[in-house]
Amino acid sequence: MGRLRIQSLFSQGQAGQSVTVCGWVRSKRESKGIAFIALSDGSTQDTLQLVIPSESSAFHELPGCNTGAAIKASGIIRESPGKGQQFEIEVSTLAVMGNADSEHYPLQKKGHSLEFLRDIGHLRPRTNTFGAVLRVRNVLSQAVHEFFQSRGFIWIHTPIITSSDCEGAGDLFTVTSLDPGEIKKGDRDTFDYSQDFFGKRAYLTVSGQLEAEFLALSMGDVYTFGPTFRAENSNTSRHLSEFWMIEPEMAFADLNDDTSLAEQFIHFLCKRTVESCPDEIQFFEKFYKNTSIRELEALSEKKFARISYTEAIDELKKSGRKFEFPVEWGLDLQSEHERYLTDDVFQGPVTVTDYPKDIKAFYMRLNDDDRTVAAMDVLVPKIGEIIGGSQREERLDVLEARLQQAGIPLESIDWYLDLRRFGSAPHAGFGLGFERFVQYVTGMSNIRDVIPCPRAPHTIKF
RNA sequence: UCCCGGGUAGCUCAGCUGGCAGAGCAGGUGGCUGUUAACCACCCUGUCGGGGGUUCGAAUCCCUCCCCGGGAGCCA
Repeated sequence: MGRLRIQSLFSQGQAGQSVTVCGWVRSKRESKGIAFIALSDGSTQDTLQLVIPSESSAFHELPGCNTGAAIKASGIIRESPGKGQQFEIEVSTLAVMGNADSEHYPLQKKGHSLEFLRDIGHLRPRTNTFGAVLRVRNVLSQAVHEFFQSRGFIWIHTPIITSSDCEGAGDLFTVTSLDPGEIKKGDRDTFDYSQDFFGKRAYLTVSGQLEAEFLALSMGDVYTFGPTFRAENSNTSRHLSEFWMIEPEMAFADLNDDTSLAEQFIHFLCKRTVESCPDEIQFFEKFYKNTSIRELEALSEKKFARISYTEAIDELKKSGRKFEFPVEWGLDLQSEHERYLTDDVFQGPVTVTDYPKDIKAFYMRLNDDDRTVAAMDVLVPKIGEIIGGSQREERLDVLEARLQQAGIPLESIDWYLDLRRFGSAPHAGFGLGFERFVQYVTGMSNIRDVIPCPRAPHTIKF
């Protein structure tokens, strides 16, 4: 159709140039002698102002140009005499491609609540909020690859359907080709899956980590970036049943290397956002006030505070604060504790390391004190845990002992132990919840608003 | 899953201790020569979430179910 994207028009267009643009009407303002249309095509935060003088034949098409209508307009780029935009189009021809009956089109030229927009998931990308979110999401996705590729990491694809259930990362979605009636309710754990498609019980992955480990122990530095599934009945503003996770895994690396990588990674992503999405961030700053360019710029450089779990407990104890949950060495940090550390003590991201072994997964490397493991969580204000990582246990005997303590049969994970039998090496990695990061950068308070089609309990319509 | 708070017009919400269902915005019509979520005037809009109960009478009180939001837990 030879259309020019609005983004290209604003970045490369010149006054006097004759162009054709297509998009969806955001608003229309008419008077007797002149009409204006704010047009959006998803390519940029700004709308394009179409100017239709009454003497133009295009003026007759205006009745069809309601909010939401898809239209095509041709005309000349002009320097705009009005405030609010550099360029506008003086329209000569206008065609309505798809009308949007204004009595029934749900999006109005006024603000809508995010809750309402969640009910019209198929139309909400047409709002400036979701357009901004999706463009930031795109830039961040690309930046993830840029970061790792520029450091020599190899992008690997770990399976979505897996048989490993021993990570203990909560409830899993079972994958089966059997008739639902064949596995009776309550029988799922004892059912004989040998007749099932894979001949074994299969799940949607909760993490690509175990597979990433064997790929790191052959390829060196690797990362995954793919969907992850959790069947937990979590109803919060920061949990999804289907989300995207980034999991780097490095051979010949320790916890220190891991925390440095995590910090550099977040720095890089913040920097890219500021560079590539200034308009979007400004928009969030103005309308939601939970983020700002200045904050992100600071985050792209600022060293993260780093404390051990033991120090964190001390910090919480001496705070004199009344917490709802007890603060005691050996108990996990609760949301309120994490929030105190990020919002009050450090006022920024904090990396907490070396947690008690009993509250962390079996694969985390046991420290010399024999009571903590080489784990690290990156906590950020408002959202909490955004990264969870560790140095992995590379010593066969220690790992076997940990598995036994956790009650995981060794033979169920024999291949994982093989990695410690043959050419074992220190290695470390972490997982970053992509949507949580998009939340963090955009300041969107609900995770369901940073993914086009959120999956959560009872939420799968779109 | 637990604890709170909600569900009233297309949207956001008011409707106090039971007594004729309202406002703003959106939409429609008309007006206006440059507007920026335009402005001005007029007009339209209802299964008060579903079911049951109390009552002469229920949006309002009680029971129950469903859904949504916030917080918590699980985690990324």
